[in-house]
Amino acid sequence: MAQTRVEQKERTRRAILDAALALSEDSTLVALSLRQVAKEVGIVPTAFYRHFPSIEDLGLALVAESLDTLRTLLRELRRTAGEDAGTIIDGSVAVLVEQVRQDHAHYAFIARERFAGPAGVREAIARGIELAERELATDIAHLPGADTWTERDLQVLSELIVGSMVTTAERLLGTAPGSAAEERVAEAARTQLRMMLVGARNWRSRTT
Amino acid sequence: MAQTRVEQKERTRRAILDAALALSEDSTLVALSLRQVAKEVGIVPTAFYRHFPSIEDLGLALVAESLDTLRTLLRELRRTAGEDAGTIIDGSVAVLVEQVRQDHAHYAFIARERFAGPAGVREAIARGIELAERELATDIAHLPGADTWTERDLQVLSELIVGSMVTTAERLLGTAPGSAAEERVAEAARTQLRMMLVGARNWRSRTT
DNA sequence: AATTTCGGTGTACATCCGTACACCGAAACT
DNA sequence: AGTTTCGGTGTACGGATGTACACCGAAATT
Repeated sequence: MAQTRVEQKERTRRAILDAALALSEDSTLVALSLRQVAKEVGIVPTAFYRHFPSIEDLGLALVAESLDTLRTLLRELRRTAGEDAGTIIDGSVAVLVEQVRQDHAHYAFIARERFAGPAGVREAIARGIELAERELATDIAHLPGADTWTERDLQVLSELIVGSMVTTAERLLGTAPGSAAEERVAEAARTQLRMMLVGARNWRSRTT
Repeated sequence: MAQTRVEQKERTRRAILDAALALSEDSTLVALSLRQVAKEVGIVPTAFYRHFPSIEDLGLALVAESLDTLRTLLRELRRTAGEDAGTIIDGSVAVLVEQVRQDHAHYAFIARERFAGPAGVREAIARGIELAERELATDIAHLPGADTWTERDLQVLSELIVGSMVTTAERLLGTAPGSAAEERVAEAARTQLRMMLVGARNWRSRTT
C-alpha cells in the first residue's frame, strides 16, 4: 500500500479524462460543463479543481494523450517501413485503420476540437500536425531518389500526404469497424497514396 | 411600401444569421445561446422563435447559405476552366483564395461545424462536400485522356483533390488577407495540385 | 372601416452554470 | 504519537439559460 494516495488521485484523474471524452462525444469541449463531468465521475463539482484548473486545461491533457497515441502510430509506421513502396503504403493504411478503431474516441475528439475547441487546444493540435509533417519530410528526404527535390517541395509533399491521412482518419471515424464502408475508405486511401507516389516519382522540382 | 411587412421580417432574419455567424466565431454553434443572439440583434429572446424553432435550425440555414457560396465557387471554377492544366490550377487556387477572403466567416463556420456541430448540421455539410466530389468527378471524366480510368479511380481522385482543397481552405482561414503566409499556402496548394496532376497523367487503372 | 395577422415585448420560472468558502478524515510525514 | 497534507464534501451565491404565457400595435386583409 506504498502509493495508495497518488494511486487514488491518478485513478480519479483518469476517470475525469474518460468522462470528458465520453461526454464531449456528442457536442464539444466548449459545450461541456464541469458539473456534467463531475456527476459522471461521481464526485462533487468543486473536487474537479483538485485535478484541473479549468475545462480547457483538461482539453490540453486530452490532446497530449491523443498526440502521444499519434506518435505511437508514427513510430509504428517507421518501424513497419521496408523498401517496397507498395508494402509501406498498405502497412501505413492498415495501422491507421487499426489506430482509429482502438482509439476512436481520442481521434474523434481531435477532429472535433481541431477548429471548434478552445484556442489553446486548437493550437496544440495544430502544432502536433505540423510536427508530423516535419517528421515525414525528413523521413522522405532519406529515401533514395529524393536528392533532386527542393526542400520546400519535400515539405509541400509531406503536407499533402499528412493532409490526406488526416482526411482519411476523419472518414474512418464515420465508419463501423469491420464494415464494408471502412474497407472502402481504406482502399481509397491506399489508391490515393499510390497516386501521390506516382506523382512524386515523376516530379521534377523547379530550381528556378 | 408594398412589402414593408415581409421586408422587415427578412431584415431581422438576416440580422439573426449575421449575429449567429459573428458570435459563433469564437466557439461553436452548440455553445451559442439563443439569448446572446437575441441581445446582439437587439430583440427580446422570445422573438427569436418567430424566425427559427431552434439554434440548430438556424445552423442549417447558415449551412445552406455557405454551400450556396461554395456552389458559386465551383461554378466560378468551371467558368475559369480552359485547356491548359497549369492555367486551370492557378485559376482555381486564386478563386479559392478570393472566396475564403470575402466569405471568411462562412468558411470558418463550416470548418468549425463540420465535426463539432449539431448532427443535422454535420450531415448537411457532409452532403455538400460529397456533391462537390461527384461534380468534380464528372468534370474530370469529360477531359481528354480520362477514358483509361476506372470509374472508382476517378471518384477516388476527386476525393483526393476535394480533400486537399478543403485542407487548403482550412489553412487559408488561419492567414491574413494579402499576407506572406496566405501566399505561401496558395503556392503550396498550386504545387500540390500539380503533383496530383503528374500522378494522374502517369496513372494506369488496374482493371484486374 | 372593421377585423385579422403577426413580429416583437415583458414578465416569470425552474434549471443549470462556475466557483467561493468552510470543513472533514485518512494517508503521509516528522 | 503528533502534525501536516490534501482529495473529496456540502452549502451557498449571483448570473445565465430555454421557454411558457399574456399582451401590444401596426401592417395586411376583408
